[in-house]
Amino acid sequence: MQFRLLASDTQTNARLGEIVTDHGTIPTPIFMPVGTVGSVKGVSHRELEYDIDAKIILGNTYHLYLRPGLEVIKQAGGLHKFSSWDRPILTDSGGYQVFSLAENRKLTSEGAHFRSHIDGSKHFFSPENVMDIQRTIGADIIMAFDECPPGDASFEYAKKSLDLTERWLIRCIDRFNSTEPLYGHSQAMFPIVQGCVYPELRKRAAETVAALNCEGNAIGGLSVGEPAEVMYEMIEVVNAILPASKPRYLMGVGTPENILEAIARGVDMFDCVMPTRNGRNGMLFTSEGIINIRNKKWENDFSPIDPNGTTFADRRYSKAYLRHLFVSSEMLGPQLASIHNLGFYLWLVAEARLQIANGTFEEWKNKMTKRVATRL
RNA sequence: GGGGAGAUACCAAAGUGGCCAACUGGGGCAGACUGUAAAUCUGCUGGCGCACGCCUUCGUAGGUUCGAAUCCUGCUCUCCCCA
Repeated sequence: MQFRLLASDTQTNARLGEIVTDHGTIPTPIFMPVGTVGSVKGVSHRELEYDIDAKIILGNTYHLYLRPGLEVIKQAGGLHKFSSWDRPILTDSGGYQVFSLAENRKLTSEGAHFRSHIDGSKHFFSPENVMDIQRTIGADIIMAFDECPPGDASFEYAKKSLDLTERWLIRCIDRFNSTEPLYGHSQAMFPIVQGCVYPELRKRAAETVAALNCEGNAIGGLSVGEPAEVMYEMIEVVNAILPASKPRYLMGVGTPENILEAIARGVDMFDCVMPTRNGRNGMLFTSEGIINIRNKKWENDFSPIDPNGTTFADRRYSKAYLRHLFVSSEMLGPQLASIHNLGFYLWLVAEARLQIANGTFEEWKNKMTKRVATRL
């Protein structure tokens, strides 16, 4: 993997770049649709490629390890072949599941003991086997195994958690460096900066990560309950330390507004379940604002879902029709909403790139952050 | 013509003297969702104030009772069975 920094905004810390992988080049800033189990829920690969033009998608180590399991993925020749996706893939390490499945796991310095959410069976994740699993899945970019503490964690807990994450990180790197990719394409491993909402911890974590000189770096443990302003402050603290020559990935973020604010602070990569999950639940993100398509006000609105939208769904179908699909519990509704939202997110970052290249990013961003957060 | 059953809020359907402004489901209306245990979850759904409360509801008109959706009488309507 290679990162090229093509331009830096003069008024903000926004950057324009590209990540070159063996499965293709990813322009940055970029949004990466989440396909946890090897599927972006409700959206076909054809739509991801031709309508949404996703440059890279995510998979999840924890979910794929449990099902279909490593044997099937290995036999298939890796996740790219198994899922018939020839563009880049990034896998999350399962660190987030340490957080979101907290009732079903026990942490030790060795790793995390889990119970499967599927059948209750017992499993163990360590920094080493998570690296091995991600070798087997075969994503272009893989993530270090970390602990993601909740947004309201105390300083004591946050510090202890960061200690653990940093010890795990060293082991991740050792294992990653002593193993080889399995399918003939190269893999990069990104470490993750933790530290909750405590600037001194974030600073220390960023310094640790920066010194490791990995191919890219991630910021985790944000948008887990803390106010957005605090998140922005943490991004500033961390990005002042992370090397400018490496891509910066803000994990799990976020709303269109969050993404624009983070781009302005020097973040290059994003992923979030919002466009798909909220889309399935009837929430549309558009360049004019946020729509709850189930609301009665759209009942007779026969205008396109999003006249400025980039996908076939946006101009072909009306709001009234999409509302009807949701109200009728037709599966096409959540599918179209997901396609629209992902199309919008990809449009948003593409437009941000354009504005950075034109030197007009800040003005555009200030206008857009207000608009995209408006409730229509 | 004879016999039987029933009328409860938008719909369906509980409730058969006080714990009933009325279970529950549907429908409707709104909200939540940020490295996906989510095509999921939550709230509201007689009126007014919208906390406490007050007012008007259980086909309809009367009656019994301290008190009625619940008991009695008349009326209206609906459904089922037999001719």
